[in-house]
Amino acid sequence: MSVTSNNAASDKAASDKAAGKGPGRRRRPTIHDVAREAGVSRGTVSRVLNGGHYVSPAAADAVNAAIRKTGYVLNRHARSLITGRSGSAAFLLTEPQEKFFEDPNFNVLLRGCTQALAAHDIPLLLMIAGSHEEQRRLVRYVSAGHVDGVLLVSSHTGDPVAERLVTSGIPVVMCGKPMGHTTRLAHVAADDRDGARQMVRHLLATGRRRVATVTGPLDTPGGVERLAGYREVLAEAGLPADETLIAAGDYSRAGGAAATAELLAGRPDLDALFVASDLMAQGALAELARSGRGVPADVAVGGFDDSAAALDSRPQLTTIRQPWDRISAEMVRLLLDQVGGADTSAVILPTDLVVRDSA
Amino acid sequence: MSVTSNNAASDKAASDKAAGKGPGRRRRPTIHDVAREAGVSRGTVSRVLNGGHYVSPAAADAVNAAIRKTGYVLNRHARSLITGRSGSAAFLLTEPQEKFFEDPNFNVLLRGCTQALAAHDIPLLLMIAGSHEEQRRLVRYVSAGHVDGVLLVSSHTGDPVAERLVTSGIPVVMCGKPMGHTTRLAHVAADDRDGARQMVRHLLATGRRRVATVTGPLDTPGGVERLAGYREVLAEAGLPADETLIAAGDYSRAGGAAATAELLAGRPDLDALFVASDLMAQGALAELARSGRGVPADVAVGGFDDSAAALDSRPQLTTIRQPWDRISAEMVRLLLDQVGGADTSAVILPTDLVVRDSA
DNA sequence: TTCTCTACTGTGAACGCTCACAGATCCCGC
DNA sequence: GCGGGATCTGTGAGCGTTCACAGTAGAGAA
Repeated sequence: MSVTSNNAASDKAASDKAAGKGPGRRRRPTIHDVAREAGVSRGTVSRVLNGGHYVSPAAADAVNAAIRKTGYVLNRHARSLITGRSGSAAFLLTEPQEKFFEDPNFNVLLRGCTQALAAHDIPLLLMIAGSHEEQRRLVRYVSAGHVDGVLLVSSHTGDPVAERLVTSGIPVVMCGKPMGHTTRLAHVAADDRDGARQMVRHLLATGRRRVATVTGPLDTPGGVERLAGYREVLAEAGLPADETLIAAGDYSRAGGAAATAELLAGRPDLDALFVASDLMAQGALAELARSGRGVPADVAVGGFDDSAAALDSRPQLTTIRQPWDRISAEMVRLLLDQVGGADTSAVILPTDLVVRDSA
Repeated sequence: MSVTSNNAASDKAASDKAAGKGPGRRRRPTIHDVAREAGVSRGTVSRVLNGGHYVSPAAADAVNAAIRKTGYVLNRHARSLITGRSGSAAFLLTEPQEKFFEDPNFNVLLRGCTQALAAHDIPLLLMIAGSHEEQRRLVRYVSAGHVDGVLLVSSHTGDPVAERLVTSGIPVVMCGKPMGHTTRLAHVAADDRDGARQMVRHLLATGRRRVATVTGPLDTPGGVERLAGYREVLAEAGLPADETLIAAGDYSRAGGAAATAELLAGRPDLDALFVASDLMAQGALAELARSGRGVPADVAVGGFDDSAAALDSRPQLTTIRQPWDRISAEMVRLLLDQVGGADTSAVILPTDLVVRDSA
């Protein structure tokens, strides 16, 4: 860059550099400069920088004053070199499909994690590894200790990246319940199954009896769990879990519409529809309108997520709120715990029914 | 870890602090281990790692073989400590409002930048600084050299962060044309004005004469430029630029609907509507439908962005495509150029008219 | 007094890499 | 034969921090 050769000056100028600043930019102050300014040793400055234990109040004050005066900023590379910790975390997306990136839930999660980590002064590296080649490079990068931990977002089953990261010994926290994993994997998930139960109970409580469902992809935990909750409630109500009442979606609006069309074709008599995501529910609403059915008059519709889509829909969607802010906060907490040496653990957070106009 | 038995450790470790290695985790191989394995010096390994200039083919082969054998991975902290470069870049969002994060364009941009940088093996740090406090901390962090450059996304005028970063000497590339900045600022933008011109010309070409517009926020370059393009074309067509044909939106669906309602109230005779974003255009379509007007029969509607919303709408939106993939690629290119010592520069990329059903 | 314990401070030695420099070797033209 | 450039290689000397350790001083106990 511009001024790479300024170390020539630091040689002698270091001793009396008070006056010696020429035209160029000054060398960044180091812990040494702070120590000299404060009249203490490097060690003491370092101790202040790392929590201030075993430092006298007078020394700490002098160091802090010197830091302000010199404009000192810690060099994280030097620290990382010796501690072996990077002071950063990765947000890892192992999705071949781009669609996931456009999922509004993903945004909220990413934002939440970024800010939760920022509160600890830990920057978040965003990494996307769709292809196998990218995944290999990434596992290598992460295993090399360039980040202290990984927040993993991967909806599909048996993600090999998760396994490889865990066995390489790096702290990992996954979003959503892991499927088909042998190793123990820390994770944070919303209680999908209970959310589904709440919604289907609500639909039954409004007097509906032919409740259909549009599921999420059945290779994702959300898809499986929400369907399971649906089945449980039908069973406990003594209603038949008829396969003609179940159609698979893909979390997209178009997929929701298609699945709804399929359901209506097979079961024109259905009077309620539990759709496993708000976006799909939007598609369902469009399809129901096309078929001339009123919502909620003819068919009650329940969504899932409580995303922006729920409020944008007409009628506004009755849905299940996922506590994304708490999910991201818990993911970060679990990750930092793990970095600090704690054992892996899991957190399941409750979901809430939000009643609006569609059911 | 892998089962590479780097027994070579006995070599040196025997002399200094050998005894301590029980069954615990093995020390990561360093450049030193590679050098020993390859039968060359550290310097030669380092040269191979950094492009391989002034290295004999035989030595290079030996080094590469040794790297594979030992499973060596470069320690970036050690490199950064001496080079003063971090090998990472930041994606910086200085938005107080969360809405921006839900903008589909943002997703595409973030994704594109992440991948363009990944091709150079440069991880992207995501940083969000809404509050002043966060911005201060962030400028400090970045100025301390923890990242080599910043991709700045900030739609509003006179962002103080941009100024401070530029004056601190760190490479910055902004997305969108900077407004109200005194310092020169590298940036990449779509040709908003020309996009607006194309759309309005298209609307006129279909015979419309009372063309209204819903603008973006007028403290954003997109808002200003698209309105300017609209005005230019009306002027060149000899049509009056009536203020009753102009209403301000906020890039949200609801805002688009509200602005459209306002326009319809003042100018019930309008026969075309240029809406400065697809999301707002969706709101406009809803409002037009509510007022009983057919699209495009009664009112032709043109959007902007060519986002997923354009295809989801009914009728599908005629819109202006922003080349987001090229924008992110150019932002990364400009940033790396600047890191490499090039002067700041700007790139304006062309936009394309995409004709669908709404106009 | 003397000994020990605690609170605090300073000092070398790393951490793993790059960089400048000094040698070494080869090839070319004279 | 020689000088001189290009190519290749090895060797200290750091980069800025933390860590282990040695040391000092003061308080309390013996």
